[in-house]
Amino acid sequence: MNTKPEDNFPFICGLDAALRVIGGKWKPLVLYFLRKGPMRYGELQRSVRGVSDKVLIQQLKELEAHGIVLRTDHREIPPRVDYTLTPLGCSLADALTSLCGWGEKHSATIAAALAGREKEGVG
Amino acid sequence: MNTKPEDNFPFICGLDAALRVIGGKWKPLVLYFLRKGPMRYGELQRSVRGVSDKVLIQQLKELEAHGIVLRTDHREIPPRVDYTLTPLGCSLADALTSLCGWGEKHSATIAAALAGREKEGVG
DNA sequence: CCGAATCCGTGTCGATACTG
DNA sequence: CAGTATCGACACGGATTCGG
Repeated sequence: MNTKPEDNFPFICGLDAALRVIGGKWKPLVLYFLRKGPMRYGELQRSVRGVSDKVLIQQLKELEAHGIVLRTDHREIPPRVDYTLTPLGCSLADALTSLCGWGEKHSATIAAALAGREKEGVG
Repeated sequence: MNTKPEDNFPFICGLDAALRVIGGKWKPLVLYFLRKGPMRYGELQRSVRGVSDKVLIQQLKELEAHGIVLRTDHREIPPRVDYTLTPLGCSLADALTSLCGWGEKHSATIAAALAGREKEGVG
């Protein structure tokens, strides 16, 4: 078994390592919304529009197992579960902000490209 | 209706928009390696270890259709194809650097978490 | 919040056109 | 036969939909 950090680096690069954590289809969005503060499960599902409850829970569990989010079950009726970013998850969400800014800045271009790239002179 | 940004924003947020472009499993890695300069297809496939030729070509085509990379077929024998980042792709690759840095910084923690999180005192 | 059926993205293998 | 870039059929795993 490998115990040394050098041996525990089966990644191509830092980006590859990060992708192992946010590799899920919706994980980056979860990080993004959780960045503003703790959220209940339902709140999260409504925010990340398009995700199914099954997958959201699944990816939430993975993020929890990877030490990115913290799940708090208040054991109440009706069920009340909060999800919060750990310090590690917070730093990860912070690393996503530049990507978020890029998406905002080029949203029109991206939308045009996704639509079929018929014309790019939208500005 | 001249395609105002508000109309061309079918995204939840900027991060959502960015994910439409780098949504593929290997696209971020492609951006990362292409960031250093033009690369031939074979070079790219050897760099992004783990990706199959079929999927790499597929995602390369999508990136090209989205205006992120530029495909240059030299029409030579043997086949010679170069892939380069467009200015847009270059800015996208730049937005990924913070994520890359995060992965490098926490690579040991990530590796431990992926291994099952048995212990985190690897340092 | 979990399970079964289904669809889509991805991985594996094989095939193609042409040169050395 | 070996190498380069690309595509096709098939199978697996992840993601969505529906049902409990």
